Amino acid sequence: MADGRVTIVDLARETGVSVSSVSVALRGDPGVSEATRSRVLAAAERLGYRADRRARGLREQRPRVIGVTFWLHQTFHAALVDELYAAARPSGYDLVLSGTTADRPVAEAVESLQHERCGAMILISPDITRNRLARLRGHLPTVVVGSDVKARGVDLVRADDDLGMDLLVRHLVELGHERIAFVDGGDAVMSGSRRTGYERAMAAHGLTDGIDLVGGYPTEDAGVRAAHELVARPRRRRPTAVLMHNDMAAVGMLLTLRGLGVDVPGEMSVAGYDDTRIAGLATIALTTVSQDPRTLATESLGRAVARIEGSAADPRPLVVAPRLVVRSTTGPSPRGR
Amino acid sequence: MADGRVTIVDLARETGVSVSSVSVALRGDPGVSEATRSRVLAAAERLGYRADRRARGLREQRPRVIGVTFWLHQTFHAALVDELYAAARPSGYDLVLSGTTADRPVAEAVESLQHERCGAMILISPDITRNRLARLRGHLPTVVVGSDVKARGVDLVRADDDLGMDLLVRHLVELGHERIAFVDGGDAVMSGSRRTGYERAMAAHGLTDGIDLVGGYPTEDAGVRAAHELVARPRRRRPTAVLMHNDMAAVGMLLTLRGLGVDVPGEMSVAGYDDTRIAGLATIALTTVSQDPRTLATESLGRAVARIEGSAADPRPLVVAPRLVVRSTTGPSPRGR
DNA sequence: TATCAAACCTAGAACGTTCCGGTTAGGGTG
DNA sequence: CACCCTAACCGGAACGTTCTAGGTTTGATA
Repeated sequence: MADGRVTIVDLARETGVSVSSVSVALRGDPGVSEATRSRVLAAAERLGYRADRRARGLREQRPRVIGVTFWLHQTFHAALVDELYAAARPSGYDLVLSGTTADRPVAEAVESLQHERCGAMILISPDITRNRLARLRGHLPTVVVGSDVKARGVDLVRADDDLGMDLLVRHLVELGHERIAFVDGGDAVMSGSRRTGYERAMAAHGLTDGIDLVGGYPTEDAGVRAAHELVARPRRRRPTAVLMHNDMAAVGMLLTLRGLGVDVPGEMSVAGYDDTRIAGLATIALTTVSQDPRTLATESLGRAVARIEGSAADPRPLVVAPRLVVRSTTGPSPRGR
Repeated sequence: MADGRVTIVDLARETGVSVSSVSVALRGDPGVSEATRSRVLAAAERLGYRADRRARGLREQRPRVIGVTFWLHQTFHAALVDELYAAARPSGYDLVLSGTTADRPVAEAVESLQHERCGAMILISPDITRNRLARLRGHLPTVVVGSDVKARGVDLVRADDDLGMDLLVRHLVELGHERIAFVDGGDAVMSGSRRTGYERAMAAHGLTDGIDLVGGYPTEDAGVRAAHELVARPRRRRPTAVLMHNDMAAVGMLLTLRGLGVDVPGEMSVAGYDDTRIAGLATIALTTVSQDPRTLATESLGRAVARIEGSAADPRPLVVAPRLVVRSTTGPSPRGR
């Protein structure tokens, strides 16, 4: 071919066999002799043939591609995508990624995937209204992972934020804390469920009076700000422990407290959420909650595949239990001593 | 349609015009009256039509898609992809992402993009041998960004590491430093060029004797380790400043030094590379070098587009000048006082 | 020798789109 | 009236694959 594209026709010409047989041989289907199959494979190798996925998808009845949207700058999303790739490999489906950024909203990412004609889509913590989600679901099987948006017919796979928050609060209560603040994620996607999870957990431990909600957002800056805010308070109104919406914000909080001379965890305990890589770093050693990205990924991929292959079951949300990861930013309450 | 897929044929039936006219109308080409165009567009809107990119790509002579490989867990790569999306928008080309992880090597990511039949690919700091790259280039126009792998016919867009390292060394020299160590990136992609950049810069400032190379790798841990190593040295063999392969490693170094009671920058200055988001964080405030991801992105996309549109010009590497970003982890040398 | 089945192979339609080469209708021009 | 022009539209081939329905061997069996 003049333009370098090698097609199945070239292989047919090369091996002196029909196009259909080449197709059969390449896919490993029965119906062709071992001799011709190996000749075809050899030719494919020699010419550097790559099947055209577009043509294949066009012809095949069932789609073999699953679309994934994720926020490019969220480390936890990257971890999930990583696990999704691993989960997709044995499933026979390909993944098509569509990233989300400040000026590329979920709607645009989704639109792009629709043009790709994937058979289903997995949205990672999408910032999307229930309405849009429902409309989307009308066109395509949709799995939302790590979010609490609910819409008819949409599969939902998420970690149990109530439980996660309860694990953290319980852990701190056992260490003698009573005034446990929470810096929330503002209008970020998981913000609401973590906030209510915090409130419920506090109530469940009889600490309704200790509830101390501080406004934030899901990045490091929020932690920096909130730290200054807490330290500026009179000592008796200062919490002895502070939970953060995610690890990024927790890192901001932790470093700022250290910088201001506040002993962590001696004077104040700090905990994050997500167990991202930085939390495990020796000098950070952040107590946090792991959302089990592997399970989240395999389950959401499984659901997407099931939908494509025709499961009509009414979707029930899957709630995955998170796991407390205790490191060294939490310790006994200074009050308790 | 039974399976919910809306095609151009449905629109033709709906509006009572031919398929070809619908196609023309949708693309906004001349050759159809305003009346029918608006009828077609209305029908498309009403039925929720999305053009099938696979079919379009199959038919069109020129590909409209550019593939991008990037390392999922590298924040700097995410920043580049972000800018690539922005650059692609006005160009009329679509981006297809293919992520790289610990068990999904560049080769696999590239293979996946080849099946997609994109017209060109942009590899972000790919961990790939010159041979494989050359072979790939034989099939597809290829742009490598942020790396120093050279191969015939491959466009190369990278930041000038020599200059970047020189900016850092000069900055430190002006602050009175003479013993400036460098913790390298091990076998990471940009490692080599930054290391030699460091050595050249030291030599250029007459500090050949101050060269102090410490083995590392491109993650936070490396910084933690190297910090312990440096602090364990006898005081007179300790550098007064240390450059790190990237920001992640620098953060590990910085936090560990602080944790060990070393005053930064009072006792030791620390600098990173990449100017990722965490470097700008108030409590980190890392001196670093910005690689100008916007320029890197627009230039590499431009090259990819030019190749697709037929430029046969012999590729000359584009070297983008980096910019020193001074924050507060660098200060006067303690020796100089 | 005719028949049958299995094994191997092939022709051609289809997928949803673009694009080339028409055809038609309507309106000037001479 | 014949002629041509243009705007608007249409039919059908093509892109690279899969898939269905069929065709041709081969060799064994009746």
